[in-house]
Amino acid sequence: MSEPKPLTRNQTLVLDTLSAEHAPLSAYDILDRLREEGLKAPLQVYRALETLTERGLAHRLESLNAFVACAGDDCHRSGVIGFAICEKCGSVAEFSDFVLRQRLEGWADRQGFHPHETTIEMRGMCAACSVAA
Amino acid sequence: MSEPKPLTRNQTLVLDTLSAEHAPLSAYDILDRLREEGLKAPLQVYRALETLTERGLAHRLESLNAFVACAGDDCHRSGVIGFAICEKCGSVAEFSDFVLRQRLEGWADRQGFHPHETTIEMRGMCAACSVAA
DNA sequence: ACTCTAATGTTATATCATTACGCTTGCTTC
DNA sequence: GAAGCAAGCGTAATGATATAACATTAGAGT
Repeated sequence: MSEPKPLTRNQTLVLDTLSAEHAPLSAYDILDRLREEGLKAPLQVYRALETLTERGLAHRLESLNAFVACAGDDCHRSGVIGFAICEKCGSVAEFSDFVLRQRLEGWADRQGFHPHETTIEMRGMCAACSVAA
Repeated sequence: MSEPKPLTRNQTLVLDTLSAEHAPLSAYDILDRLREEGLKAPLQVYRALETLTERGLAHRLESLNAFVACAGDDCHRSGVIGFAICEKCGSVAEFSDFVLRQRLEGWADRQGFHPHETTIEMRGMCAACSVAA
């Protein structure tokens, strides 16, 4: 274990943008917010996102084609993460459940399937929005 | 309960195309295969896919932005379906697990979250490809 | 200094999905 | 049967998401 590598300028800009938002952002949303910082092309954002997601500092929401900052400090440790995405307010809750993970791995083992990346996303209505409705 | 509504021509074409393939197809892949049948625009495919997925005859793989025909006859009955997608050969296995479902619903209940649509996708290497490697 | 790796900047392009609009078809309700 | 309605269809245009290709730069290690 050595020092964690510091983030580069673009990576920091992108992560800060995600952290400041309470909802998922698409790569293009992020780009728009960072034009005044000098970013010009989608690729600059996608590249930063790639690094951030690899390091567990951000997550990609497959069903939204969008990204969020990691909610906990230790996402890189927990193997499988689930997301509950509110379709009304856009809030995203992150969860990690051992039984869930075990169950998926159990199935995979029995099938001889070797999972590399797992996506669990529930879309629906969060508690606050359910009350409001 | 009345007779199940018959599929329209476009819906049938799209479903047949998906069924004939052993891997996920994007909407544009499908369109390409159906040009000689007279389909010309993406929307014709997307509209058919919308109906097919609503009726549980096809599934959308969020992490691939692609579609597959439903593997079982009863997908519309099982609430939550998981997919294991081989990144090497493209094969897709469908599974449905009661404990998994229970676990997700349990979490949702405790949070007051009302799930509407749930996505579970594992990407990795299938048994056959693992052996070959 | 040399080399290796990661990240960068830029342009162009590929891929995925929807909006808008008007027409046709098959009900069903009077 | 005419009026109204909902679902589906056809077409063109556009919007949104993502990557390819290529040249360059910055830093770490030797």
